[in-house]
Amino acid sequence: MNKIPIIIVDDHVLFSQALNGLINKFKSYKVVAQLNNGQEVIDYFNADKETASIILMDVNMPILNGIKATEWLKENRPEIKVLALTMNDDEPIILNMLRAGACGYLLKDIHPNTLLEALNQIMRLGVYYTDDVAQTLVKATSQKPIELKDRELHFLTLACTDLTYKQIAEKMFLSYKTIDGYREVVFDKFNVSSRIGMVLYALKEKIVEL
Amino acid sequence: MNKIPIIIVDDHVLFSQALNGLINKFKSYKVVAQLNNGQEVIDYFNADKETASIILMDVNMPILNGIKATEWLKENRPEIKVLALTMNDDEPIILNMLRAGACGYLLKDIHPNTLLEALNQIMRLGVYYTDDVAQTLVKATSQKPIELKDRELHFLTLACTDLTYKQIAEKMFLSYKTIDGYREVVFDKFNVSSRIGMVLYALKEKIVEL
DNA sequence: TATTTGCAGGGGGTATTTCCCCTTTTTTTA
DNA sequence: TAAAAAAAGGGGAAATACCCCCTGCAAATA
Repeated sequence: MNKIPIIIVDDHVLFSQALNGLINKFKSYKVVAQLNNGQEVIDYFNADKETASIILMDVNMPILNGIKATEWLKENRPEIKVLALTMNDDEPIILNMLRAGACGYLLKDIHPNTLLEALNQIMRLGVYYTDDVAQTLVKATSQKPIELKDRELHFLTLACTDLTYKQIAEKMFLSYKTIDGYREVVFDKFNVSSRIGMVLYALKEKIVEL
Repeated sequence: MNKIPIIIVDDHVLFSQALNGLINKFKSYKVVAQLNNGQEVIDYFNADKETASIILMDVNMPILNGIKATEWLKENRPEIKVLALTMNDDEPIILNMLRAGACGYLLKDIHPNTLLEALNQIMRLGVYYTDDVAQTLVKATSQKPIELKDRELHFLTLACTDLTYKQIAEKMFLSYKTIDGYREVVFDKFNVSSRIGMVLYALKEKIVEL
């Protein structure tokens, strides 16, 4: 019986090794590679090395994060199932990961048995959702996703700073009035009515990092 | 040769098991208990079970976090060395953990060898500081810690909200002018000159949670 | 080709924030 | 117990933020 190949992508060596040991104890699975960040995933597949059926993907990684790496995989290796693994159960992060193409989402505080279950279910059904994630999905799909244009995002990033709008205008080489326009648009999209509200929303939804 | 006893406190079963396996491979150390949160630490010692020389303590845990558990240990079992373990290298968290009495601070993305080194150094010198942590300490001690009074903290918490100052005044049953006074004081303490700056500072320093 | 859509910018007004100056009362502390 | 500091409140003004309605232009699209 040939084992199902798995790749682990995580920058935490200790955790990564633990996973490795655990999975290799499972009868039907084996780890074929252990990578440290998203960039290594791209390099790995560009070098045409042994592929895998499932990739266990951390979300927070240096150089290239799990979301970008998953997007790349959807483009270039759509047959590979990506199972997201993360410490925090932040709604926006779960959503971003699922939007990027992950077929499931596991918190790192799971029990070993749960991992095996998840792997089996992915091989059987193609997806694995815990109740938590399912709930998040329902909540999120009921409300339309907020899309920001490049300029708006740039403005928002600068607005999450102690610069005044006038100074932001100068930084972006735009008139104050144009910035005022962006402000209005973002206010509308976020459904807020103050700069503080806008900034807090952006931080909560992880649109801008602190 | 009798091995040095270690207790692991972490709510992440997978990680905890990995640590356990790793440490038991070290010649001079053995894991005597594996606990899931701070409350279990207190219960464990209250039940008078086998003690340890070193406790590897996660910071973020449910029920009772690593900071509170470390404070309890300093009070009740001051002879035990606590080595903090965490995912994030947030300065304020490192500081809080060291203030609580941890004798060292390790990021979870360390290499196994680093862990052994840390354990050895703690047994030899009583402390283990990486360069990162040492730098943080220097930075933190060189700048006076910012102390907020109860009312100021309450004001600040409400300021990290889309309420206007006038609405904050109403919520706190104070005049707008009094709030304006708090604003000025907090601005001074944080060395900022706008509400946005104040809020961002409070979030960065984890004075207020998002 | 006519129309919509997106982007940059403007006029003008109100509300809020920021920053000075100040008084009174209570609480701390020397 | 007298002096100092902290807490609460205020006047007034300038800067900034917020809001609505409007123009011109270019690219996309119908």
